[in-house]
Amino acid sequence: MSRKAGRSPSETRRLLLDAAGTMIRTRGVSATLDDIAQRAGVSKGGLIYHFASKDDLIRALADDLLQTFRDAVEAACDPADTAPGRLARAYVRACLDTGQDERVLRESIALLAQLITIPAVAELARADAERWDRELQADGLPEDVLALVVSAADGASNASLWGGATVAAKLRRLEQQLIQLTLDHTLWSHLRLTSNPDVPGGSGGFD
Amino acid sequence: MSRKAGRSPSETRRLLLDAAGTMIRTRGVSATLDDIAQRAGVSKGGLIYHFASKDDLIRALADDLLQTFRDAVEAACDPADTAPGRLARAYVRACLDTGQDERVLRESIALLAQLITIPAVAELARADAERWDRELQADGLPEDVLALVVSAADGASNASLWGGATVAAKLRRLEQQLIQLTLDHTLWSHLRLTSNPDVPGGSGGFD
DNA sequence: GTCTATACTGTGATAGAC
DNA sequence: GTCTATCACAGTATAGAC
Repeated sequence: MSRKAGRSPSETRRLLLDAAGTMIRTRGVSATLDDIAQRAGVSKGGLIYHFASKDDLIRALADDLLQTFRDAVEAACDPADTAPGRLARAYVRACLDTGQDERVLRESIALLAQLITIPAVAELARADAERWDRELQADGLPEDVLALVVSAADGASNASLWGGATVAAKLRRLEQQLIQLTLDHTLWSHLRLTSNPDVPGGSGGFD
Repeated sequence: MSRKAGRSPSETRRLLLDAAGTMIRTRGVSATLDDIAQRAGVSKGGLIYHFASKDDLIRALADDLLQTFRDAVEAACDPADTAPGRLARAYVRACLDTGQDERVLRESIALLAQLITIPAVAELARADAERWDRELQADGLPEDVLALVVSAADGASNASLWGGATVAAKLRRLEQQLIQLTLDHTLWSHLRLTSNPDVPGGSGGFD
């Protein structure tokens, strides 16, 4: 028999994950298990029952965040858009959009960066990055355009990490430019033609 | 009189900072003061003498890393380059160059990301980011080009954080492209002309 | 002034009560 | 299945050797 259960185990798990996110966001990874458990309305022992250790809790939280980002990119996919670079454009939108949810999402980057302390999380992030790399490369975009656009999207979303003032108008503007870059390849080939001839790998790479 | 000094205080400080960097890189912020002190060849108390607390040590380490990056950008400045975007190009080189020192530099990003847990470090990073923003905006580059180039450089250097496989050849290629973008504005204005008309702030901003 | 030795406080983890 | 009691250990503070 349960000692006392006003909620289901899965509900408790979710409460604990949310509480962990909030506490670590504000107090850093040094946030206490006591704090997290209390905020979720359970005891420290109760927390440890659901997550074997603090590392395990953090790993689960990181997993949750990465999945949330994937969902956001999927939601940003335009069903009417079937041109090459479809996924890249959704990726850019998810990284740069300034809506209510997207703001929370982009701020999660700072949270995830803190979690990466734990080796298991680092491995999780590595695998996730590799998967994005694979999926984006299958998106049909010229290699150079893809590298530029994705780097810029990453850089802009990572800016919150370093405390850079993120002006919504600037982000929307960059977003439009990046999306335009994925659509207007002629422009890009012009850049390549005029570029420094001693660039390594200067030929090939275009589809 | 010093109880025992096979080295000067400033040497001890440097040893401690380097030890802290190494240990935190490998074991995360949870690296013990004992570990760090031992690696530097002093006792835990000795560490606490030089740095009042672990937070203080970490703040000093972050300060050191930010300064090292500034030095790297300065070193990447081409004296012969006097065209607008001079600083942006040096910034790109420092972020993307794949030499011996630069590699260490780019890996320091992951370290700094871990330190940002401490509020004092977050504030330090915020101020530093703001300063870069100011200096780069005074660099004479069109606003749009600057935003794109800097975002991309940031994104590429932050990739190591997320475990993305950083291929040297790809980085050098992106570097050349970004530098080319800062030099070839005509190309960019073409992109702006063809871009979506509903982009906010679509007029003005060019110098 | 610089450091070592050591004692104190609070956190993460465990065993076992209910 | 949930929580209490307890332990081991990390960060901090202090006394004192040199």
